[in-house]
Amino acid sequence: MDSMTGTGVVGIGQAGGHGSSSGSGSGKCTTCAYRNLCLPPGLSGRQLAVVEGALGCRRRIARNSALFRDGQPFGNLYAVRVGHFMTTRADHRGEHYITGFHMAGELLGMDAIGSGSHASSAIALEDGEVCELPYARLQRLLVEFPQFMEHFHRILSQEIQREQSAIRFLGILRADERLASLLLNLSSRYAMRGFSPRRFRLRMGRDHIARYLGLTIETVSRLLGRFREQGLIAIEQRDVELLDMRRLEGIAAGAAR
Amino acid sequence: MDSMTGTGVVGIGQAGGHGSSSGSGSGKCTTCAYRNLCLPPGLSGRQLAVVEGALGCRRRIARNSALFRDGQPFGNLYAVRVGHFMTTRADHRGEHYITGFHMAGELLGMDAIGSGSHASSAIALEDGEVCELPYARLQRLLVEFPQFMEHFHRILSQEIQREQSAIRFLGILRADERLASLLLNLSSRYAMRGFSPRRFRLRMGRDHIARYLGLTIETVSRLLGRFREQGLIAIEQRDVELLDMRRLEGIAAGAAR
DNA sequence: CGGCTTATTGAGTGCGTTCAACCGGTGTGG
DNA sequence: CCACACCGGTTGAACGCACTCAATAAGCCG
Repeated sequence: MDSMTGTGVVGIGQAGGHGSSSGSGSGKCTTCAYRNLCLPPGLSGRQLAVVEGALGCRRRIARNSALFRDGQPFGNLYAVRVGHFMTTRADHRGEHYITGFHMAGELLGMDAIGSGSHASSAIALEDGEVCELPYARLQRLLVEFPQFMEHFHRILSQEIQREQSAIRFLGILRADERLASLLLNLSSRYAMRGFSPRRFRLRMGRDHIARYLGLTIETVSRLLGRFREQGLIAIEQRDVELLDMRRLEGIAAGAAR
Repeated sequence: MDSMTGTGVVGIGQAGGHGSSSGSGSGKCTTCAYRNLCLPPGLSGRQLAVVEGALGCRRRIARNSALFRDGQPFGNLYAVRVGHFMTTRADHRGEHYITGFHMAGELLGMDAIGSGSHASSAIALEDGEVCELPYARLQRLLVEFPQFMEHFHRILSQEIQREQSAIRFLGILRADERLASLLLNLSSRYAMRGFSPRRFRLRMGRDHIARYLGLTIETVSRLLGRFREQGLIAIEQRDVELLDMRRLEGIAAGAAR
């Protein structure tokens, strides 16, 4: 059920309007609402200080601009602090497809460690802020703190699982099942962050949703309309409310066969 | 172009019949044809000895039996030494879909590190042999040999990239494009291992191919027939020969639009 | 040989696409 | 101020790819 985008990691953020005001005010991990995602639990104060010193450089990203681009050399991982991002990949024709939507507390750039250059681009869906994690320094930290290393392996592994779920998703699910899954997935991820799982705003346009789900804009639009007719959701522009989560889950699981 | 299954890692094995006789005869990493895949290059003799001591336990797996199963607690990673494997995942209904085909020199089980239990099953497509890598011991080794740690991160990262490619694959490619991609992918992976990229045997049945590509058996069968009619391949049972790689690449890239 | 699994081939259906028109909101220039 | 264009989204009609259902063929093994 936690298929699609979204690490399974529990990142309990404080509630609040999920616009561009979450995340910690200071640049410190200590006070960051999402530190459970980046750091292993139970670090000592001294360890935390060392980690902060090595990793804590913030960076602002404007809406529609790129955090990194396909082909750029890999140097940093990034933890999303504020805002939403999407990752896109180009295939051999010019086409871009979307590999995931990412919200605060998630890590970006992990797919580039292996090859040394980014195979995907990360685009900000709204003005946002990330925490830059220089990979070379990170490596040194991992050697120093084995529990941190283990934590990092878990994050990488969960990313693998996440991608595998997305495969099932596009491989065997029907259009309505895909869309229902996406809505429920976003819902559960907002819930993990302390936001309402029932009402939220879609940060991406219909075209992005379509390119993520492997569908066309028209199909997405028609399905949203049908879900509304059926009383499953209320939707106005990009603001959506899940009215009947049970039935949505049924659809995602293939109830209508 | 190296979409789909297959780490981008170059694993240069010696040529030879690719039945169940490759891999090293002894249980030593030193003499293993695929050690470039599991181990970083340039380990000293002493380091190699330590690694071998910690990791070198072999295990035989009979055709159609499981190396590990969905739900089992995670304890080991496995490097394929001999034979072919497939990994399958169950979704919420009973359905199993296939997440990848794996050949000698590839690592299995990485998706389980995060959660502590396997989310997928690994099934032998023929009698095979794996090298068992106890994860706890591996962790200790990584702390001891930072270059090994870095290598391990690269492998995990490449697995993420591999899965992302598979997404594009199922998300936006047509049936013939998917099948052509699979054939070419297998081809290039055999080439990396020193086998013929033109002639090889499909280790999996049509149903497995279909479940991997997100298609039906009938469609796979029809497409193979069409490829043969068009002079792209020769196929008899599971023995396939790629007669026109150029055109196959064109199809995989969406030439026929 | 018969029984079984695996693969091929055919006919008809349906889901999602393609092509196209339309709508509402927003910005821009005359 | 309105006219116009533009962008994002909705809706309609027709097509086509891949699925479903069904029958047949080909290997494999007892």
